This record gives sequence, structure tokens and C-alpha cells, in this order.
Amino acid sequence: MAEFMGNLKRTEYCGELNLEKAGQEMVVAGWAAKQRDLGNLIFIDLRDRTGILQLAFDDSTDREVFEKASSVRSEYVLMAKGVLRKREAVNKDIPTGEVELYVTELKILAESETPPFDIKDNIKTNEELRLRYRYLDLRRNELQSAILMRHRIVKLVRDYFDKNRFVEIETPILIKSTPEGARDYLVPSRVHPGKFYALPQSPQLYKQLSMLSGFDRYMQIAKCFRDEDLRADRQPEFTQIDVEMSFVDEQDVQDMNEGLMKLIFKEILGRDLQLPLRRMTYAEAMDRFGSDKPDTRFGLELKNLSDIVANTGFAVFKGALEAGGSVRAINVKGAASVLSRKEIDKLTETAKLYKAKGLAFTRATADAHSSSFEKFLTEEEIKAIHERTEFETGDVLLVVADADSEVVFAALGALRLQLAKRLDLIPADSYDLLWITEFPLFEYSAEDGRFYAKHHPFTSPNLEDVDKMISDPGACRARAYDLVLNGTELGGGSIRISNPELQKKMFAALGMEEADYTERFGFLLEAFKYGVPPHGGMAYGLDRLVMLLLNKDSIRDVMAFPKVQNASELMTSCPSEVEQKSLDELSIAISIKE
RNA sequence: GGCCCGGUAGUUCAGUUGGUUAGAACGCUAGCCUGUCACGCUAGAGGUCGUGGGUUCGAGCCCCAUCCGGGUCGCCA
Repeated sequence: MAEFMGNLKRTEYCGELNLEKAGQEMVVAGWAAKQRDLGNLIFIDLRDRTGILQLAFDDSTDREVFEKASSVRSEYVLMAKGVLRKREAVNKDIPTGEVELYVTELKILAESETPPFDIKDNIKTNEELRLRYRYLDLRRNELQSAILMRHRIVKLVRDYFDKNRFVEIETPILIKSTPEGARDYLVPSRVHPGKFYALPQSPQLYKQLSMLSGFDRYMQIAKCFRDEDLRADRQPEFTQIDVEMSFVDEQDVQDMNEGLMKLIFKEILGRDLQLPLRRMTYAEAMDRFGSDKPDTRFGLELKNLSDIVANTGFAVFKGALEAGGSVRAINVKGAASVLSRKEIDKLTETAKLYKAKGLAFTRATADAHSSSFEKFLTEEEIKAIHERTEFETGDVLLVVADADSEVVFAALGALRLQLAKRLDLIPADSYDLLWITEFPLFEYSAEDGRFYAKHHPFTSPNLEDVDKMISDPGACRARAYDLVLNGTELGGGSIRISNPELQKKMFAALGMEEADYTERFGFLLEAFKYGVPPHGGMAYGLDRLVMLLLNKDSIRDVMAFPKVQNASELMTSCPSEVEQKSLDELSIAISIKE
């Protein structure tokens, strides 16, 4: 039977005890991680969020207390009073291994059924079960330390920005739906039947308006929502470190955020980050790495072969180039002995996954030189390719040609990452942080036949590109920048448009009619009439930051209560159906498409 | 929406070419045990093989459908 605490008050955390406090009487509380009954001697490992302390009971222990200790099972909640003493046998594997609590009073505050999986690190229990019992999973040291680390990082962030005179402002969760980009989560209004709020994809417009209000420097640890499919590093509900500053240019925003990164790397990882961080233009990142979030911890860079094969007779290359595409290659140095034909076939499958028509290759070992495409080229072309790619015996050259250079970049960019893992080219325990700058302002959607804002429609164009916004949108660069860590986009930001006329021009370039943008963003244009300072900012994915710093593969490992791939939560089984009464109140009728 | 992978005691897994009563380890229960910390020893309980169809004399194994979970493409201003 469970007991009450009575007059016992916890005086110590388990994991912080050592010989310094030996001889003292104290009270600890926590969960029984393990009970070891040796007959007339019982040990209980007591766990709280700081660690494990061994409780000891022997034949000089009060009989009633001893019997109670004997009945303790895993995950019982205990409170124990006793005297901390030096152990007879030291356990070097735990921090408190030199001491134990000799218990004089024991309260069983709650009993527990046998948990569905072991509460310990390095368990292999599948994630589904762990998520159903997330509150038990969260008892494990591995998750506890991740959540505590997350707390520390958030505190560092708040303190850093506070010191730099930023103000944390809470922006609304129920906001206007302005679909342009990710799908909104919608919330029905009871008071306004047939109308909906949206949950924010980011506090973008509110933080810009707070600049207009004169707060000058804003930050917020902001919950954001996007109704899109999940990934290992993507959840529908996530947290941003959201930042906005007035009277600044790109350099100012980047400097401020570099300072934060330096602080976090120092405090969390004990590493000294060298500032300023490297900057690379979007164009260079694509050209060299085939990605706008390049992992630059290893080589395998892309080489453009388009000029070399400009007049080739080889139909595949020729067709791609004539259609405005490109031919590019990666030289996988020294991989001929490792990559069999079979493995190259697997790489081809990867390339096809990214819409490439195929993967051309040359593989040269000491006794064989085989190539899928060289027979179609001239001696000069082959020689030039080998020179450009520094190809020599022992190497494998992989070539992708496509009418759409985006496909070439995507395929080779993906192959690059796959090969780095396969060949173990990424140095362990390494961090690579850099800025990607000068992003394109627009992105063309072939499906919709129109341009979309690559970042968002409030991003300022590069000033020298303003004239091309209507005539040549594809060539416009934006005053936008991303912060990339180990091949993952940590965050991004931009200098915003602070001129009403330019903002209107932006909407026009996106194909919006005046009535359309007035309906959706009229309040912003209206606000811009009353004195808007130049401003810009940045937003980080907090979850991703913590994930990368802790070297986890999944964002779920650093979130307390994450959702699974179909966006449901297994512990509470949400989303769920609601009562007809609730629907009626909201004037909502359900019609599910077959 | 597409593609790939997985689902067998509470947990992690094994299960041969389709063939007798589906196994192991850990955990759990009971007993014994004074220095354990992966305690030890002895005994025991525990399975709709994700679900539903089908093929077959016979299905954990083959086929179809479906559910659940993971990865990924599309999507993610």
C-alpha cells in the first residue's frame, strides 16, 4: 500500500552525493531503478533526475523497514531517510559509487506495475512503444539529459539576447490564415461561424510590426505549426528562436547571431568557434556541392563539365545541354577498389530517385578501365574531363546530365552525401558552421507555372536586382541568408522590405492582384504608411539545433512529446474525433472524401 | 500521393525447403542467499506469430488486402 510522505522533506538529489557528505543524515526521493535482494542484505538503486544513489538495508535495519525494502519492485516511488556512508565495495562506474544511504526510514509513495520496457539507456525497444509510454521513456537518462540540455540552451539564448537589449514579445497563436507556402493548421471560430484562425507557421509579420512599433530588437522562443508531412528532422509543431532587429543590414544580423552560436558552442560543447563564420553564396554552394545546405566537412565536390562537352556527339549530354541543362561530375577518389559495379548500380538507383535519367560512370582499376560513356566521346573530351576532375587510376567518376540543372544538383548532391557515409569520409565529432548568402529571390514552380518567393514575400531583393523583379524574376537575388551546420539548415533570415512601393512590387511579381494582396496583407501595407524602420532578422529551428549539438539522428530525441510520421501522437491518441455537439457549435459538417 | 524497410512471449531477437508440442536471452513470479551493483542459485508462469482473406493434406514461413511504426521522394513561402 502506498504511503504519504508524512513529515519527511527531501533534502538532497541522488546524483550529487559523494564522500563529502558522508556521515550526514538526509532524505532522498525518486524511483526504484533496481532492487537487489541478497537475503539479509538488500540494495536499491534510487533514481532521480540527477542520477542514481544506492540505498542499503541489512540485518541491523529495523525489521519493518527491511520488509518494506524487500517488497520494493522496479519503478516504485520511494522516499528514504538515512545516513550517507562510505561503501564497503566501491562502484567506479557511477558518480555516487563511493557512497550509499543506510536507510532508517522508508516510505513507499507509490507502487508500480512492471513497466512495458526497461527504464535504462541503450535500450533497443522500438520507438512506437516508447512513444506510447513517453512518460516512462522520459525517465531514461538519455532523454532526460537531452531535455535538460535543451533547457540550458534556451536559457543561454534568452540571456544572450537580453544582454544585447532584445525584448521577448509573445505573438498570437490564433492568427489570420495567409496561405503562401506551407499548409496552415486551421482553427474554427465559434463566434464567427464559417471563419477560421490559422496557427502561425512563424511569427513573421508580428515581429516585423513590432519593429515598426519601435521595439528595435525582438526575440521569442516561438512555437510554430506547419501542416506538412514529417521527416526525421521535421515535426508539424516545432520551436523557433525568432529574432528581428531594426536599423541593420545583413552583416549586423549575422554578427549578432554568430555571437550566439559562439556562446552556445562554448557553453554546451566546450568548443571555440572562430568568428566570423565562413560565407558562401548560394550559387557557389550549388555549383560545388549541389546543395543550398552543403555539408563541407568532406570533399567529393561537383565539377561542371558542360563547357567541355558543349559540342559533343553523345546524345545524352548533347540533349541535356541543348535543353538548357548541364553535365556535372563527382570524382570519388580511390573508390574503384571499394565500389563494385553492383554498388554503382545502387548509386544509379539513388540518382533516379532524384529524377536523374541515369548515372554515367568511369571506373579505373590497375587492370581495367571501364566507362559507360567514354566510348561516345572524343579523345580530347575525355582528356579534358579527366583533367578537370583530376581523374586517375583507382578513381570512380560519376556523371549526371539533365535538361534541368536542378536535377543534376539534387542527384549529385544526394550521391555526395550517400558516398560520404558509405566511405566514412565525415570526420567524427566535427562541426561545420557557415552562412549561405545571396539566395534567389524567387523559385519557379513548373506545376503552377509561376514564381514563388523562395524565402517569403517580405524578403528584400538585392538592390541592384530590383529592376529585374518583373522582367527577369529568375535572376533576382535576395538579401537572404541561411545558417548551415553539418549539412542541415539551422536557420535562415533576411533583410525585409521596408518600402511600401517595393512591397507592392513584390506582390505583383508573385502574380498577386492588388485586391488579392490587399485582402491578405493590407494591414501590413497600411502599417508601412506610418514609418517603418529598415529591419531584418533570423529564425532558427531550436529542435534541430539541439539535435545537432547532441548528435542525435531524430528531432524526436530532443522533444518531450513528439508526434509520429502520420502527425498523430501515440500517447494521447490525437488527433481524435469530437462530439457532434462541438461540431454543431462550430457550424462544421464533416465530409470525408473516399 | 509514390517508393523502400519492419511487425513472432512483457522486451530484444532466432525460427532451415511450407511439416510433430513455435525457441533463446533479458524481464516477471516464487523459494534460497550478508557486499551486490548485468548479484547468484533453483523452480515456474508467460504466445490470437499485427489483422482479415486465400493457396495447401498442412502456413510464423507462400499470395492478396489492410492496420501500425520507421526512412525517403513529392511537399516543407
